Amino acid sequence: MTLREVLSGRSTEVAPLLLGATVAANGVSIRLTEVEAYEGPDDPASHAYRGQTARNATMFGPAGHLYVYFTYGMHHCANVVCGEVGQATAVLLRAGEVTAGLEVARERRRTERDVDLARGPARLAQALGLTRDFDGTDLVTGAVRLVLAEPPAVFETGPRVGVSKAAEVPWRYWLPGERSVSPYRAAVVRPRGTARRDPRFGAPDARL
DNA sequence: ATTGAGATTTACT
DNA sequence: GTAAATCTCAATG
Repeated sequence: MTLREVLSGRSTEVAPLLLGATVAANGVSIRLTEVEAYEGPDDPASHAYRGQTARNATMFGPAGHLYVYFTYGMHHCANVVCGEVGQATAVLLRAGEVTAGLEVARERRRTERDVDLARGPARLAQALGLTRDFDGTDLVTGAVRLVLAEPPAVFETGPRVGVSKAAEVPWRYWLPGERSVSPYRAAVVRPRGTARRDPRFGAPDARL
C-alpha cells in the first residue's frame, strides 16, 4: 500500500497511522508522537468549516500534500492532507521527537531541553523550518517527506487541544508515555491581549 | 505548578 | 472589533 493510498482515507482513520511515522524537511527528521484529525466543512473546528479560501486551499486539494498555515500573527503549523479532492480532511502534526538533524533543530528552536524541540504544533513546524513557502508541498516527491512506520500497537485519544467547538470528539491521538507529547490545554474562553482596556478605570475585565 | 499578558495574521460579524 | 488548531516570558503559589 502506497503512502498516497493510506492517506486517501478520512483524517480520523489516517491520524493513528501517522503515529511513529517520520517527517523530514530542511535537514531535520521528526518521529511523530501526537497528531489531531480535522474533518471538512462539517467540522466546526476545521479551517475548512467556512469553505475554501486562499489560505486553506491546499486542504481542498489531493491527499499527500502539506498544508501549512500561519496563525496568531507569529506561528506556523503543518498538516497532512488526506481524503479525496474537495473533502478537505487533514491531520495536524502536533508533536514529535527529533531523530536526525539535532544540531539544526536546536539552532532553530533555542530551547533548553531537547524534548521541547517539537513539543507542540508551532514548535514542530519551527524545528522543521516550515513556513507558508512549504504549503502545498508533495510529501512523496517534494522538499518535505513523510515516511510511514508500523502502525502503533497501542495509542490513546482525547479531545483536541485549544478547540472550543466540537470539544466532545476525541480526535487527538498520541503515543502513551512519550515525553514529547504536548500538555493538554482546553480552549481559552476569552483570550486576553486583544481586548482594549484602560487601567485608569476599575477592574481589568468585568465580563468574568 | 499555574496564571496571565503580549506578539499581531487571517477570517468573519 | 473579536476570535483563533500557539508559544514565550515573567510573576506568583
